[in-house]
Formats: sequence, C-alpha cells, structure tokens
Amino acid sequence: MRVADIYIEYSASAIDRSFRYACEDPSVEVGMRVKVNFAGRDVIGFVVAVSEMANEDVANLGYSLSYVKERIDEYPLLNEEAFDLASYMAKICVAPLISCFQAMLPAKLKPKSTDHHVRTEVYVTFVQEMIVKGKRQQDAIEYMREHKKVKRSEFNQHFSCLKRLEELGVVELSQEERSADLDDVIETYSPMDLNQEQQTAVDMIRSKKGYGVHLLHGVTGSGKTEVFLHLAKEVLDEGKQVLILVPEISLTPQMVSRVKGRFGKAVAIYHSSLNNQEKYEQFKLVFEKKVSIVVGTRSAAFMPFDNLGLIIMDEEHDQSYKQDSTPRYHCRDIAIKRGEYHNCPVVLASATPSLESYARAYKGVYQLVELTKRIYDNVPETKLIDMKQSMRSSGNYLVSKEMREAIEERLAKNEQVIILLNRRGYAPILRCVDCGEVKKCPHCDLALNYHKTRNELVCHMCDYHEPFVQVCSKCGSTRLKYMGFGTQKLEEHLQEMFPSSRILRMDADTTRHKNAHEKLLTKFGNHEYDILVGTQMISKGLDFENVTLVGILNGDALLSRSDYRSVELTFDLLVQASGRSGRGEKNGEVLIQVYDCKHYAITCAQNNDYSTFFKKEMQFRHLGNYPPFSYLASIIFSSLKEEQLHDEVMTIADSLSVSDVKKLGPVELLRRNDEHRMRIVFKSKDFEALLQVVREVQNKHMKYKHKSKLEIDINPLYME
DNA sequence: AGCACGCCGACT
DNA sequence: GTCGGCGTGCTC
Repeated sequence: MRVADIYIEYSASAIDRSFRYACEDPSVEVGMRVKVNFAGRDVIGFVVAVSEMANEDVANLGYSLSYVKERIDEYPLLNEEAFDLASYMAKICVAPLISCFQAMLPAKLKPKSTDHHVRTEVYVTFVQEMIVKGKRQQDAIEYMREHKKVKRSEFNQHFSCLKRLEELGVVELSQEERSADLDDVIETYSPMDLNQEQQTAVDMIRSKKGYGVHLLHGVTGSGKTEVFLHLAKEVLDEGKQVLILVPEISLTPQMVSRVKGRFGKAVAIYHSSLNNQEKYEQFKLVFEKKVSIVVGTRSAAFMPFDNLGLIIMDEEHDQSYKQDSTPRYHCRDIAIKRGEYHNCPVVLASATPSLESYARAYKGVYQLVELTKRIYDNVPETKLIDMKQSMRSSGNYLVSKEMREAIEERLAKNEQVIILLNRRGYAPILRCVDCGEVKKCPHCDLALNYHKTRNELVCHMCDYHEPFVQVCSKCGSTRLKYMGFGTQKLEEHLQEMFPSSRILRMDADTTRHKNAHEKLLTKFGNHEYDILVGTQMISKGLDFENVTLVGILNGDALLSRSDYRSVELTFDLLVQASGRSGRGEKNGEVLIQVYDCKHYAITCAQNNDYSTFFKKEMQFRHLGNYPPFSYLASIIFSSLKEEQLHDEVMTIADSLSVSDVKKLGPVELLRRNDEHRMRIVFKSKDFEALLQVVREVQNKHMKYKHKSKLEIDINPLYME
C-alpha cells in the first residue's frame, strides 16, 4: 500500500511530528499540500515522505490508516533544498517543523485551511489576422497583433469592441491565474565608475570562488550599493540568480529604484506591505524563472531559486532581519545556509556590522572587506551637545540653543534638516501634579502615552487606547503634567520655533497606510518640506543630497535600558542617523544632544570610529560572557494566572539538568495584554547543549499543566 | 491546535 | 440525581 507521511497545519509542539495516511493516488508527491481528516476534521497537511508498505505491516501499525482526501497542488512547492532548510530552521529555532514550512511559503501557498485561493484574470489572446471596416476595430486588431496577449481589463481601457472581435474569431478569451506585471522599466540608471576602494572590494569578493561569507564594512555614503550592482551584473551575466536582502523596503526606496533602474524587467520586489496575492505572484515569478534578481525583506530569503550566484544582505546588523514570531529565525542564518547550498558568495554589508559578524570577520571566518571613504570625500562634522549644561544655562530641555541656531542657518540656505527622536507620541508620561498618579494601561504594567493628534492615551505595548480627559483618575485633579516628549510634541515645538518652515513628521502613527513611507519620503525628497522629524525609522538608508543637518535628540536614551545590546544599539542609531547628513556635494553637519558625553558609544559614534567601539564593547561582552562569546536562549512563559505561572516556572526551572549551560532567572517581566510573564534565560558556549536544555524545558512544559504559553527565542536580539 | 472523555462541585 | 467546570490525553 502506498502511504504518505504528513505534517498537519496546526503549529503546536505537541503534534510536531508526521502522521501517516493511505494514499493510492500516484500524483501525490513529497512537497505538496493535501486535505486529510485529522481528529474528525478536515485540515490541510503537508506531505514530507511517500513510501510503499506491505499489507501485513499496515495491519500491525496499531491504528487504522485513513485516506488522503484530496490533493491541492499540481506541483511540489518545496524541493530538497527547501526541506533541508526547514529542518535546519526547526532545529536552531526549536520550533515545530510545520511552522517553518508556513514561514517559508507565501500565505496563498501555506499549508493552512484559510486563504489559499488564488485569483484569476481573464486574458485576451490574438488568434488570427483579419481586415475589418471599422477604424477602431482595425486599430484594436493591430494592437493585438503587436501585443499578442493582454488582460481583458487592459484591452477594455483602450477599445470597446471586444465582443465583436471575439465573434469574428480575431481574439479569444481565457481565464488564467493572475500573474504579476513586469514593469516596463527602461534602464535609466547607468553604471557608475567605481573608485579604487570599491573596485578592490568587488575584486576581493569575486576572487573567492564558490561559497564564502564576506563582511563588507563600509562607512555611510561610501557607495556600497554601487558595489552590489557591479557584483550582481557579473553574476547575472553568468546566467545565475541574485538575491538582495534589505531590512525594510519602504525605508530604502532608493535601493529598489536603483536595482530596477539598472536591471529593468528582471527584478522582483518582495516585502511585507504586498498583499497575499501580490506576494504569491512575485513568488511565482521566481518559481517560473521569469526573473533572476530579487530585492526583498526577510521572507525573500526563501524565494524558490534554483541557481543562486550571489546573496547580498544590506544593513546586516538591522533588527528587522529577526522574525518576531515562531519560528524566530534570523535571516542571516538562512542566507548563509542557502549560500552554502548554492555554493555562492554571501555578502553581509553594513556601516555598523553586528558584533557577531565583525567578530567572525576579525577571526577570519568571514572575509573582511572595507570601504573607508565617502564618495564625496566630505565627512560630516559631528558635535555633541551636553544637555545638562543646556538645561542649566538656558532651561532648554528639548531643543538646545546650538541646535536651534544650526537649524536656522540651514533653513536660511534653503537646505533640508532631519531631526531624530526615538519616541513617538506627544508625551510618554502624564502625571497628576496633586497626587503623583500616572495612568497605566489596564492590560499592561506600562504607563500610557499621550497622543495629541488623536487626543488619546495609548499603550505602546498592546493596542489599548482611550480618549484623553484632563482629569486625574485617582484624585480628580485637573492639573496634569506632561513628562518627557515624543515626536508630536517636538513637531509642535519646532513649528513654534520656525513658524514659516514646512515640517514633516514620520513615525509609526503617520505611516499606517500602505505606501505611506514612499509618499512621505518622495515629498521630502522633492523639497516640499524643510524639516523631517521622526523616530528611528528615518535613521536608515535615506539618501537625500540636500540634507545637510541631522539633529539627534536624546541620543543616549537607549543607554538607560538594561539590555546587553543597548550600547550597540545606541552606537548603531547614532552612526546610521549621522550618515544621512551631507550625502551630496554640500558639507554636512550632525548635532547630537546627550546627557552623557563621555560614554564610549557616544564618543565613538561622534568620531565614526567603529573599530574602537568594537574593541571596547567586546571587552564588556567578554566580561559578561555575552554574545558573541556565548549563545543565548530566552524562554518566556505567560499566563493570566499569576500564581499558577510562578509555580510552574519555578518547578520547571529547578528540575533542569544544566551542565555547560548557565541559567539566569526566572525573572518576572512586565504584564502585557493581561498576561503575567516570566522568563528564563540560558547562556552557553556550546550551541548544541543550549538547544538541548531548551528542548528539555519544552518537554517539561508540555507534560506539566499545559496552562501557560511558551515563547522560545534562540539568540534573541533584545530582551526588553 | 482542537476536541472528546471523564471526574468532581452546585444546581433544578 | 443531572449540568458543566476544566484537567488529561489523543489525533494517522
């Protein structure tokens, strides 16, 4: 009897294994989705193995096989490489295998009961030539002769004689699966000559044949993109495919336009704000080999390439490469694994590489390639402003006198300014002057932020928000005081300071809608605004030549967080934001307002000195035995019931056999969405031992009360 | 994950 | 004496 081993769509550790079904239909193959009955219900499953079984073995199974009900796919969705990748991911993330399949496929192709219907479109196809009387009809025939096949909607835009032509047999209609349009981009962006350094970088990367990881460390504005484009060109000419990973497309529109401008039609774009149908269409373009170069975010790392020649990961340090739901994979690990499989180079690029990557390059595991010069050889001048002094001398805690004068000067020259403040909303805390009460989110242990534009109190952890009333909920006083400030207040303040200037605010609140990023950035690029105010989302990748001043407020705010990576994050943020200034021929300037001028994250960022920063930070990581000197795993338990949670976590934590692995905690975390949360962190130099302990926790948790939820994060990027 | 089964408390 | 709470265990 022919049998199939099938993973069920449910992503739960309790059923993280295959179930066997009878399947006589020979067209069902490994890698296809099927419909089966599981525990009395129809669900979607994923075939991972097919085999023949002797009838007596079937009889001895101890359970009765049920039949595969229906085959869903015509072709296998995943090949051998994809299967290996999924198992690798399941292992290093300690996640159910099915969740890895889900993560690798676009929603329309996921093994899931919902949303797998693919949209169709009616096409008009040219059949035969014919001479007709009507001028419009003759035009239409000519149009079809030229285009052969167009969408019906497109045809109808130009002509109104479809019915007649169909009757005549000039064209015929067909309903087909919709496919993405390949924009007719004219190649407008011609290659630039590389400078000496860029050429050396290209040569170094090209000189190593086959698989190898290269860390391209280039200061902001050093022309990394041009290096990518040259590498891509050579690889495409060899007939191979290229994958370019970026942190967030909408924040790096320049990358897309440059790649499209250079390679025209052959480019697919893949990112989170595409809808399911669009993602599916882009996926198919690669699957059917209609494109050979993909620019995309995290999930683009799973595109169905079969002949990759180059993987580029731009801004490799960026946090958004880490998936924040199960499986919590890091895109870098996926990229490297695929590079190994395809035996091609992987280029990790950044002005501020992650310590992990730089440490590997330092040790020679990766090849280090450096770009030390800006294309326009004008490094922006960076000044620190001591806010303790500013407060004392002028009482300005928001925008200092120096900052104000600098902005004034730039505005007078008709140049543009970017002001970064890594906090959205109007004020993070609203305190009652009379009783000191701070209003908290009813579902979380966190103060509510005041948002003036919505006139609401908003929780930044959950979705909770309520209308703002100017009354203390505890004592009834109407005297409430704003503590601290966010981008909304800053915008208001700057508008008062510079009444005639045009100010654009960009933060999570103003970029809710689809394509909002692009629209706002285009307007700023067209100089419809003078000042761009925003959160860290404006610190990355923007390339505006007319921006000559970048101001950073609360530059050291991140340092007060207890996270082991907060120093690195501070450095990254400052360097990246500084890099937005003076990217053209005009000289740029950067002003950073801080309270702690002496901290090495601040001073190194001021001098754009990565290597000193690296050495200092590595000492601290070494002392605390933090990554890259060890691996971490974080396990968060959550439950509505505080006491049960405590008992469970304590029991599990105490029962573990931890050798070679250090256990930190359990500690209590802030309540979120009414859920109490506790975390255990494991630390080890031995990755396998670390995974072993995590699996042990998972098993014990499964056998325990089954009450709390579990979130496993291997190599977490931050821990709140 | 989702559901049936089953064992104890509080109702007509 | 029955309804329904949720802890337990199973699903090819």
